[in-house]
Amino acid sequence: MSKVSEAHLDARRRSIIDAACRAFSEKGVETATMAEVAARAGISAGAIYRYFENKEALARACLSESSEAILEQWVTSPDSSQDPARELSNFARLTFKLLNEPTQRPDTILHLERLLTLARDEDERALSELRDEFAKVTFGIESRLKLAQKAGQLGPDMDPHALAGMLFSLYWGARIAKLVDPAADTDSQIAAVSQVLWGPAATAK
Amino acid sequence: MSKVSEAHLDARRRSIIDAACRAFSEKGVETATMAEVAARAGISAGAIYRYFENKEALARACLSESSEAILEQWVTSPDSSQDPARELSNFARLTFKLLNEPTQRPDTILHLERLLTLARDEDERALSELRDEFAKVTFGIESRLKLAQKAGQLGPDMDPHALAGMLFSLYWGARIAKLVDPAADTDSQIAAVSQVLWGPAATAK
Amino acid sequence: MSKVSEAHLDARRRSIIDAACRAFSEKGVETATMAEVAARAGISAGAIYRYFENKEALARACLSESSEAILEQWVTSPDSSQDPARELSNFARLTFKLLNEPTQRPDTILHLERLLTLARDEDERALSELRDEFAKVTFGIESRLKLAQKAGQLGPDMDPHALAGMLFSLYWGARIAKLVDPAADTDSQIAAVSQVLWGPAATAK
Amino acid sequence: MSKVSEAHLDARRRSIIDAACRAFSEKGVETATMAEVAARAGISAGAIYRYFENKEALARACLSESSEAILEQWVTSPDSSQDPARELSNFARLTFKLLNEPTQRPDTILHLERLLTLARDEDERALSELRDEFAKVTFGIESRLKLAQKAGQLGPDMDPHALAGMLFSLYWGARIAKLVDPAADTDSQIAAVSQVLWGPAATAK
DNA sequence: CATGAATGAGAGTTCATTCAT
DNA sequence: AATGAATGAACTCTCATTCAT
Repeated sequence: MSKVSEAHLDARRRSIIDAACRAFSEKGVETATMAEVAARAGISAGAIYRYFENKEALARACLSESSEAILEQWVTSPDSSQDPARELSNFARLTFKLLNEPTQRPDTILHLERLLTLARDEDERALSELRDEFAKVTFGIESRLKLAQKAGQLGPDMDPHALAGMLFSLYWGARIAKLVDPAADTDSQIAAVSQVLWGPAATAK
Repeated sequence: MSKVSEAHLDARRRSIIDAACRAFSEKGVETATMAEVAARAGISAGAIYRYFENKEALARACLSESSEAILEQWVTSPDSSQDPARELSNFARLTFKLLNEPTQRPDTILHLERLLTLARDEDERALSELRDEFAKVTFGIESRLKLAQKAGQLGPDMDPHALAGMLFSLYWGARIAKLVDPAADTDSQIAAVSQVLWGPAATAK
Repeated sequence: MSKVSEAHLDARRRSIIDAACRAFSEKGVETATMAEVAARAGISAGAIYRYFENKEALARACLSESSEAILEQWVTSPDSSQDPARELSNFARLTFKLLNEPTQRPDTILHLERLLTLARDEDERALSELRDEFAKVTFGIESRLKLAQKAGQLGPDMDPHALAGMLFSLYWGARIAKLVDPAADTDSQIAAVSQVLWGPAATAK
Repeated sequence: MSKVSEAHLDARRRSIIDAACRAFSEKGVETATMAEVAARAGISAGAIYRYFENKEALARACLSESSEAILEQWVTSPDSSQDPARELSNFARLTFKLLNEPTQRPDTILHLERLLTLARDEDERALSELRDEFAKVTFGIESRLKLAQKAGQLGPDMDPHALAGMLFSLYWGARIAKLVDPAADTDSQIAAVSQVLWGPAATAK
């Protein structure tokens, strides 16, 4: 067993990742310096290299970190006891409401940078992981839409898969809109969609 | 009088932009080097500076070409002689159809990187320019929605402004979806929205 | 606690300054390169930037050492217990004697280059600092001249301020003379002035 | 005989030198660019190379240009019919008066840069030329001082050679003083010396 | 184990100089 | 003979990474 407890090492590793996430999201991976990350983590620049092989590895650790708790709810199986349309529009409303949190901004930035990196490198392995993540969420939406369709709340000629993809795209578009204009009212965007889909009833609080 | 024709100079400028677009979207503006751009353009690094003040100016020149053109149609005033709903859904369909072009991929990458840079630097001046651009497009959509509303094609209790913002967000979200999965069917996403908004009729080709 | 002693750091800083002084005075600040300075100091070019923000700061650090010290004596308040004329002519003689030191040559070059740079850039801030430095010295001379005047050693119709300025100009002119001709006898120049001012008596060793 | 008259070529050569002198004195030889000189001369950058081998040659042509008409008077043999002391102090007064001309500033800058260049390169050939120039002027002063001494206007124990060197140094020191502070009153500096040397009488206008 | 001074490989950019037109 | 586009060799400065302490 080592002198320094493993827990301590893990904690330090965490604090480095945290510092890096902050630095990277504020300045970008390329622009932020290792010295800066070290300063934020309260250690020396050299020490980082005990925990991460190099900057790229740190960036990877940082970017793959940010999976979204927010979207977790969509992955869970739908609560069949409830009114499906209502559940859906409530979930959607809450999901969008969270976009108003100021903490979302660096998160969006980090996500986009990750996405850009993967897209540029054509890192098929990582991209397909990301696609899976996306697919899980859209599948969650789709399942709920199908329930609603079965309950007669959604026209039988509607395509739940396409609608689910559309809602997920809308979510990302809204994040971008918030980036360009933090004051953008994305709540009303999802509200408008809900109204179109379910009528005014489902949108009521 | 110049010894080298202006056309030649313009062509060279273009070839530099082309080379830069490729390099920047493949590797990112920060990572790609001027030497690399020069090599791709078949000139020396120093020569670039006759055409662009610096790297940033070159990066700016790389944007605002293709995707701008796509969105241009929305800025023009609506054709009042036409069925507004049909015009809208046609426009939307065409706009999304263009996302299938493979050239859109580097363009999306370039735009997202620019957006990230501006967001991180909190470059309020450039961000507000971007907001204005966005606003012009959403306004164009909104105007058409209002016409459709007046024509009874859209429920009177619908909010055209929110819907317009939603459609624009959807557009950007679809671009991102295409980045993660070039095979993503974003056409069906906009089709689904059209169907919800106008019914199956308007969506017909 | 630092691993490398502060003394060591100071010594390195000094060695960089020394190397820079040599390089800058031999080739000019503009012409000498940081790589050259680094090579002379026996370190890498990048290391210099731990000690000096940039080339200009290093150039500034090269000045204001030796010649400053020489002129320092004039800034101190006059020793009223002494024969003012004698004190003055002794100080003057010593000041000029130091011009014979071979180390003065690079120093003069450095100072003139700095002066040229400031004059060309019309850097009013730095120029006024320089004026202040000059003024302090001339004021020191002037004070002593006034004491001599009060003691009847200088004609009452003489202008101490003008004379002080004249002596200071003479000092700089002598430095230039030494630059053009290191064998120039500037000692006899100040001796001649002393003789004119105070008569042969005061000039005697 | 060439198509373009030799006179024309000479005129162009001159205009290049003029442009270069202005550019070099304003910005320094190192800092001023050939493009800038060309622009001032109203020709293309490439054309300069028909007249001067390279930048250094142009700088040399420019720096060796500026011999001083002002000091010419000192080189001429003294007017023996006149009161030597008066002639001297008049000459001196006029010489210093000219320092107030604003055109002197770039001239001083150019001279100092030349001097620095020579001193740094230890270009003995050019330095000795400069020494000769200096010597001619000091000899002119010295001759006049000797006449004054013979006329009993200067003490027999005075050293005319040292005094002449001192006056010449004072001249250069005054130029420098003007560089640091264009408002510096160097007229009163030479006046003070004159007064010390000849008494108040000779200083009268 | 941590430190932080030092390295060294570029990066962007500038310009003297050349040479096809 | 003149042009000015292009070159290419610097230059300053930055920073990921290493390693003696």
